[in-house]
Amino acid sequence: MSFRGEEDYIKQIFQLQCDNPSSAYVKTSELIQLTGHAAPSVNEMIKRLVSKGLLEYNRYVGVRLTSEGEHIAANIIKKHRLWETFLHDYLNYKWDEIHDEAEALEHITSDRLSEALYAFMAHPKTCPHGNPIEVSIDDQHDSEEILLINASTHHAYRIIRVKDTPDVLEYLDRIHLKPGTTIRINENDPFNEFIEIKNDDRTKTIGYRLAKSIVVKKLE
Amino acid sequence: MSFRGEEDYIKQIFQLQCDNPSSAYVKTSELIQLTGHAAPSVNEMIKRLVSKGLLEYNRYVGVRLTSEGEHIAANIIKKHRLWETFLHDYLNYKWDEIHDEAEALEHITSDRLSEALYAFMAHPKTCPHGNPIEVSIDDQHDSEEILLINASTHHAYRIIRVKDTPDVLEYLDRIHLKPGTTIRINENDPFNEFIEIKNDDRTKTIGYRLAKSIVVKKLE
DNA sequence: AATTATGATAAGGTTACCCTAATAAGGAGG
DNA sequence: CCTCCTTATTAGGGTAACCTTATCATAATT
Ligand SMILES: [Mn+2]
Ligand SMILES: [Mn+2]
Ligand SMILES: [Mn+2]
Ligand SMILES: [Mn+2]
Repeated sequence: MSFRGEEDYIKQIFQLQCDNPSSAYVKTSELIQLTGHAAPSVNEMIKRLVSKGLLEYNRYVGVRLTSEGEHIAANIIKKHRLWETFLHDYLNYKWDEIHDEAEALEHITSDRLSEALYAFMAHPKTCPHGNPIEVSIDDQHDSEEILLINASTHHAYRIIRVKDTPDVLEYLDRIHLKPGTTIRINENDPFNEFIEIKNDDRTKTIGYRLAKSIVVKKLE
Repeated sequence: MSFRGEEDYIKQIFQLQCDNPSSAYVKTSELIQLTGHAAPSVNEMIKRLVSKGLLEYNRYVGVRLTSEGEHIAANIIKKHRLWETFLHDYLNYKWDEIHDEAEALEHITSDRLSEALYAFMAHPKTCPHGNPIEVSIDDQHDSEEILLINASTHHAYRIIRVKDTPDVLEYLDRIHLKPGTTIRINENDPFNEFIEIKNDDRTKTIGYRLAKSIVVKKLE
């Protein structure tokens, strides 16, 4: 049986592995940071997951999901994003209000329910934040997709997905940027750490902190 | 904060109070029976709920919900039945498959989500088993509604609701009886403990065990 | 090589639920 | 009043997750 706590750890590890596919290992400190739990709690959980065969662990190096762990992670993430989509598209939730509900629903969703929801919504491709419903650790990196922070001046891009933290989402909502939106880079100023973009004939300035939360893809 | 275990106990106590409005108190033994937990577990939970002000307890007499306890119970039951309705009406679950999923979903459903679901389904009156979505301990007893076991020969009745245990539901499904169905009593034989009914021009025999799980209301 | 920073773990505590086995309290009948 | 049975409760234990505090082990810096 999988418990809520376990599943959240597995999910976080998966996300960290995806974010940084170069280094195969996720460091304990990253997990402490991301989960907000104390070091001994994280350590204890790592041992639990190792003993269940969901995790490999080398001390002072880090952890990595086993293929079973990966499978569980992808399954939960799918459930998470299905609920986000349902709440947003059918129950009129705003896109910054869906993550927390999904965070709880994902754990008590049977595979049966997951499939039924998926079919009910006619197999959506992505959640409202632009993240794919069906995930796999391998086919993660479409090399065309880059962080907005790395976009080049005078080129056009489409927003693919955005980081799903409430502050980011609320702000993006206010300035009318979302997955699918087309933008043009007027200027990328690494020294002053901002990017000036144009969309809807309006010019907007995006700081680097926010620009790291937006994934875009060059057009044509 | 309310936890899953607590909420299930509160709900069960509420149901027992409704089933038997004459005696105001629910005995510990009834709870042991219904929950399937060991006596000390039930005893411990009773004390927890008392200390939270959700329950009154007189030893060797039984327990009774406080008004706050009743309120919580009604709220969870509403969520339970909303999910049952959603699973049945929108996700094509059969009516004997919805209870267990709802049993888990009810606990992680915020009031916000509950209201959104309720509105999405256009404020249904009852769950697929015929139980009201909006519950209150007082307005429970429509005196016109009786158990099928007490129905009189040669009269017509409408099925109002049925007990939501999988075996009962599966059987009723096979013989095409559900809330809303109109039946006529050909014979009620207390000695042999069966009732012969007619619906859809077909005659069916219902044993008293099953007849206790069906609530009906006399027509005109 | 010595110091400092970081990372890992041990020890002990908490809360929500669950359990078994043993004991105590009430009520009915002799 | 005492015995028997039902019912209630105590005592003691377990697991999943969390915590704090203190003490290791290793890596990095000086
Ligand atoms: Mn999310
Ligand atoms: Mn979660
Ligand atoms: Mn039910
Ligand atoms: Mn439940």
